[in-house]
Amino acid sequence: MAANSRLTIAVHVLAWMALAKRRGREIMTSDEIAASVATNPVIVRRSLGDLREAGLVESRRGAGAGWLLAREPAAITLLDVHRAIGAEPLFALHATEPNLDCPVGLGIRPALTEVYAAADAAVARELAGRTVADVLAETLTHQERP
Amino acid sequence: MAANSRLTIAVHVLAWMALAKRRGREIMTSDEIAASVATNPVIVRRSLGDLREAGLVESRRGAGAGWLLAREPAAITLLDVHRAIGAEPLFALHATEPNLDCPVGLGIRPALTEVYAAADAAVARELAGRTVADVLAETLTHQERP
DNA sequence: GCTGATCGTAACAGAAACGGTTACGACTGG
DNA sequence: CCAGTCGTAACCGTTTCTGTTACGATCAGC
Repeated sequence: MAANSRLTIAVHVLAWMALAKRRGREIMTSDEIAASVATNPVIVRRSLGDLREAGLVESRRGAGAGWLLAREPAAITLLDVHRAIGAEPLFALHATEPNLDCPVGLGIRPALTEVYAAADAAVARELAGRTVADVLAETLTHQERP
Repeated sequence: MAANSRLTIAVHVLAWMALAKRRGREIMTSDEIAASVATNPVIVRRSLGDLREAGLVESRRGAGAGWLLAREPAAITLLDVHRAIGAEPLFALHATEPNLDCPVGLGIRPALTEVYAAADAAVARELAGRTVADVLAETLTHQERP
């Protein structure tokens, strides 16, 4: 499977908004944000739409519109972001139902469900320990051009 | 993104082989295994091929051929299986390179790489704590038909 | 009001991945 | 020799992902 980059995009967007806010630009348009991520503004708006539903950002419409953070960057964990963009399980069960006449086919799904839930929880704990502010700070320590 | 079911298939295959071995059937064909997983034998052979490269199973060719476990089920962790089938990172970085003229675009990839590595390691720790024998035992406790 | 900037969202497209299927040559115990 | 099985390539339909275009909805400021 190729993992998707939505968490990366969302965190990038939030980190950039956090830096801009610190520089006095509280409201940003999706075009401005897209310029940093180097993607299409619609991609950014889709991502921001998810973040807004989760209460992490707000949007303003009409003239002078744009997006702004709804919380301090230090109060947004990566787990908040992960959930906001619709976290999916790490591992999938069988694409088609296994043979229930076999004892393994019958019992393995509940057994694996437990294991996968534990793995999901481990990732959640890891993401819960970092905030957008942490990522921004770490980002600013890597400023050497390749 | 929808996660794939390869870990599920591989663990199912190994658990079934472990149970069959305990019942005296040490060598199994991909057809027999596929009947339990309820999928195509080629899917099973692809999975078993990965497991063989990792040294978890062996294959015999010719007449009376088939597959057998190369290690005791209690000596195969789910992390072994996860790595055998080609573990991929949980989260992807940007699909296209971000704007390196923006401080966030420049520094966020190394920052997120660290975070994602920590998340991968957390999953690895979780999977390392369970063996195929554990999963089989847990599977056999779930034998009520739905 | 009007206007222009921006959001919000649907529709679409190309690429890749996934599970599945068919086919067929390679191998080997009996 | 030969029947049974592995090993693997080729192909298919579906889904997902990223990206693009398009266009109506909204509204601050004039």
